[in-house]
Amino acid sequence: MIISTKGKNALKLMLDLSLYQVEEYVKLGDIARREEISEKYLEQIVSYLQKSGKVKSARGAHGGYRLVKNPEEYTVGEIIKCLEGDMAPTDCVNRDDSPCKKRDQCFCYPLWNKLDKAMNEVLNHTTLQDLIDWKEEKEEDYE
Amino acid sequence: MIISTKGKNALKLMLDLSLYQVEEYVKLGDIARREEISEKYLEQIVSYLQKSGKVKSARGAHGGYRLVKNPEEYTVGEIIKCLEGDMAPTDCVNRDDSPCKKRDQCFCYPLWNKLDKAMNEVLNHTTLQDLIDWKEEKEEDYE
DNA sequence: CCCCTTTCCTACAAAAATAGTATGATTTAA
DNA sequence: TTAAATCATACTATTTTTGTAGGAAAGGGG
Repeated sequence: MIISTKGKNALKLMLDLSLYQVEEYVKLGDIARREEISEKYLEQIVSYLQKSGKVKSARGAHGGYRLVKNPEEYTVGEIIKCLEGDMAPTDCVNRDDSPCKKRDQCFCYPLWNKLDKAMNEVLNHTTLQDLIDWKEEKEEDYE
Repeated sequence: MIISTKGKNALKLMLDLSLYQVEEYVKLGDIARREEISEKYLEQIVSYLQKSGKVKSARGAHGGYRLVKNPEEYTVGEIIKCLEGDMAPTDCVNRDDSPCKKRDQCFCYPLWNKLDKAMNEVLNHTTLQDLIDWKEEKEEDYE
C-alpha cells in the first residue's frame, strides 16, 4: 500500500466537499460522519489542504470548509501529494536542483524515472470531477 | 519514496549477478563490496530471492549465488515485489478473491485501479536486460 | 579429519513513519 | 453570553524500515 490513510482521507474529504457543498460551508463533523473518519484526524488533514490554498474556511458557528475552485480544476495528484509528499519511486527522482551524483552511472535511474512518469500520467490527469463522472457512468451500466 | 532499500538492493543484487556471473558462483561479499551494501543485509535480501526460486546457491568454499534464468527473463516487477509485497496503491486493489464490499460504491477505487495498472505496465514489461541495454545506449550517446 | 570459507537461520534492536488522541485556545453567529 | 465550529500543538501507541549479531550448517582443500 503506497497511499497512506492521510492521502486517502484527503481525497475523500475533497470529494465530499465536491458533492455536498452547495452554497454554504460544510462542517468537518458532517464529513467525518459521512466518510467514517475521526473528526480530529480530519482536522489535521484539512489544515494541510487549507495551508496550500485548496480549501477555504469559515470559523465560528455555521462555519466549515469550501473548495476554492471547481472539482474539475483539482487533480488527484495535487491533493494526494499535499499530504504524502512528492510520491517519487525513490529519492533520486525529481531532484533537478541537486541530482544524485551517480545518476549517469546508475542502471536503475531510468527505471525510476519511467515509473514516476507513469504514475504522474494518471495522478496529474485525473480530476475530482473525473472520479465523480466515472462513478455515474458505472451506475448507468446497471440501468 | 515508495520503493524501500530492500527493493532497491534486491534489484542491484540481481543486476550485479547479471553483469558478473560468467561460469562460477558469485560471492555475496563481492556483491556487497561492489554495490556498497552491508553483506549481512544482503544475506537477508537474497534469501527472499532464493526462496522464490530467482537465484540458486552453492554453500561452502567457492560457493555463492547465480541467476536461474537469463537477465531478459526477469522483470523488475517480480524482483521488487518479491521484497516489497504487491506494491498496490491501496489494499483494496488486487483482491479478486475477497474484494472490498464498498468497492462498487467507491469513488476512488477506479483511480487506484488505474494507478496500479500504470505502474505494472512499467514494472512487468521491463527486464534486467532492458536496464543494462538502456545504460549502454546512453553511453553510446557520449561517443 | 580438520580448518577455512561461504551460505543459512533466527533473534534482536534502533530509528523513522504512520495513525491517530488529547487538550485547549480562538473565532463567530445567534 | 453561549454554543458551535475552526485552529494549534503536543503527545503516544503501533507498525515498518533498516539494519546488526551470533552462530549453525555445508563444502572444498590440505
